[in-house]
Amino acid sequence: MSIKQVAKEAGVSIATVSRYLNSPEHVREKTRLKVQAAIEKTGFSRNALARNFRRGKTSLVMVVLPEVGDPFFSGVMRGIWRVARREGYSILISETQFNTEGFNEYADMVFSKQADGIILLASISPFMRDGGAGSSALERRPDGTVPPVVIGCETVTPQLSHFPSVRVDNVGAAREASRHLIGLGHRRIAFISGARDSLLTSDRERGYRGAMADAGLAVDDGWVLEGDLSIDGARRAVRELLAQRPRPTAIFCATDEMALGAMHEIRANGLAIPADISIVGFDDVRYAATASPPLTTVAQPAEEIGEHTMERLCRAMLGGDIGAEPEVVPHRLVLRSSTAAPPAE
Amino acid sequence: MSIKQVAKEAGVSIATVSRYLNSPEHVREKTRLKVQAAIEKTGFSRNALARNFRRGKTSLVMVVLPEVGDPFFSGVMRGIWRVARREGYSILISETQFNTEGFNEYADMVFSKQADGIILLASISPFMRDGGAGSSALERRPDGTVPPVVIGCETVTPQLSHFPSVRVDNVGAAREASRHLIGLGHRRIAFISGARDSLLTSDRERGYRGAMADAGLAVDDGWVLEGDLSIDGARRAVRELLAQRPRPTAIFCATDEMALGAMHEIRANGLAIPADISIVGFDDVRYAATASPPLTTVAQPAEEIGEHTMERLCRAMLGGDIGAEPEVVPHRLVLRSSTAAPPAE
DNA sequence: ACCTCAATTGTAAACGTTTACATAAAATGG
DNA sequence: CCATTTTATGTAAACGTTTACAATTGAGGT
Repeated sequence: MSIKQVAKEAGVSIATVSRYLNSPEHVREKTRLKVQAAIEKTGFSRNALARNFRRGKTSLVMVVLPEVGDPFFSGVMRGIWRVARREGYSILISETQFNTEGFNEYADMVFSKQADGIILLASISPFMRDGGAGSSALERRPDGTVPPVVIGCETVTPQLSHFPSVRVDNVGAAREASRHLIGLGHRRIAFISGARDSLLTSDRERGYRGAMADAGLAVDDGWVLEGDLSIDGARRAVRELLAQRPRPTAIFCATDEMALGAMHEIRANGLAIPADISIVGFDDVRYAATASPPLTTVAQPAEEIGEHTMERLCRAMLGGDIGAEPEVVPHRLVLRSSTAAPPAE
Repeated sequence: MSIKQVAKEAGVSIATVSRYLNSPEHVREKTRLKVQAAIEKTGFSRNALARNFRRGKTSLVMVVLPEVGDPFFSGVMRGIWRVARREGYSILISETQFNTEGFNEYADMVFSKQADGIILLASISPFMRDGGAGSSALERRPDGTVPPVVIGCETVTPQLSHFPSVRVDNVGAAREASRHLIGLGHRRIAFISGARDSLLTSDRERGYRGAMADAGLAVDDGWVLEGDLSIDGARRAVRELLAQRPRPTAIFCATDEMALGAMHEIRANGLAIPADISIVGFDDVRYAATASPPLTTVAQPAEEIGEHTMERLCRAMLGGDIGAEPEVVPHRLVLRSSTAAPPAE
């Protein structure tokens, strides 16, 4: 079962077996065959636990995401995945279930060698429930080391800005999407954001507000609602919006997930999309195209984001300095049929 | 950084520090405080690599699923997750991307101690690309041991029937769904299955054929198509179905994902659901309810499946014999508005 | 045949824990 | 206060690798 038995079986030393496994070119043809035979005979498989222990690496990367089922993150995962495979890493995942606390818990995973690096796809606060400011794992380390962490497609909270990120220009994209609605003639445009502390959507909200300001349109207090990043949250928000008089003629949702929920609620109230209300989403998940009507949204290159994030993390794990600048990847406004001119008043 | 330094700092032996970490109740209050102080002073965090190595466990469970973004599996994952957390396991995930080969690769992960156990949520063949029959990891082990594996919500291929599973009664549920359509008056009912070798959908196809036979209805060869488990696959299948004369009046899709694709394609061809064609799905993913019209489907208790699967795996990893019987959990036919009587001829 | 140098193999230490066993200290009972 | 039991701590081995270094072997040149 162990290298030792293989060595005995093959009549060589354990070092030779180890070399056979790690650098076969350094062992003579004849010995190689002996070892190979011994391995097959004993049914040996190299104990990864011992190996990783000895080498001091786990070959594991932790990916923290809000929810496994999210179709957008699924694309990002695929990108991460591809690079991880190529570079010999396996993926550990952790769902936050939209709980934003716990960065330290994750940082500790690399200090305690449960993972070599971390990719944060979720909003995570650097402070733990119990600890106050200053208890961040970043500052707590006596040696001042920082774990290899890359933040994918997520706005960076100030305390986490030591870390690099890979994302689209959320502000610009949201501004563009909002401008599209304004260009169609909408004046009363609502915005459904994520949870109160979701960093992801705050930039998008900024873009929305920017576009409104640019067009000289005031944003009514009741137009910006929290949708909780969920279908149900969006439906609740829409119910509030529909009760308003005059009612908004368009809704910009910070994620497609919420846009899908919003569309459902609007239909449930007997209104038509886009005749009565226009909807714009963000992410271009695969269900956006099959929705009825197909959803106008901002496409993010999910797989590319994943790939770049993982590539950057790999460099960090190798010990290289990868800086802390965000890498901005291109977005694209995808016009479909959920948007049209507002109804005549 | 290591237990050794903590021991020195605290003026105790390394064994005491270890005991402090693993069974604090076995160290005296006074020493406990000393050790605690030393740990805080040195910023020690226990090296999981060494720990796991010594204990011979990884505390990792590999979950193999076709695709991370699938909303149904996401529910299952949540259940797995919950139990894993409670039992102290982390989750490694592996996407098969619908590649059904490679069971051995996964089985090897537990033999090589990269994971303590495996949950298969995807169709996986026990034979590798290169090896022929008999090269299965199950038979290759000289000691005849079998890795702890549980198959969640997946029909078992004969070679994998050594392993337990947790799932709904796919045959019965599909039969019920088909009967619902027949009861509405449909006679020409098509079925969109998964990939050719997808075990997941073959039981559902069996149920569909059973219901048709029960009702004395013949199944036309052209009515059973492969949908590839994807939106696009389903759309292709629907295109074929719509070209038929007479055209089927109802389509039973083996998964909601495909049902969503089917609905989109039907609408794209100017037909109405359910007025022209009724649709039934399977899984009750969260997008089924928000679809337009809301989708009639078979609900599976996804989280429960995940929980039971993980619980069973835990027992297996503890060395207990958990048998190989499938555990059947209840399903529920959810009637929504994508089904109605067929159009008058 | 001898020397040199390179290629190959062996020896043994190390990685950071856990844990059986031995020892020391405290608690208990008379 | 001693004998005995219980509890707490220390010592050292072990887990299965990798790897620096030493030792051996083989080849090539003279």
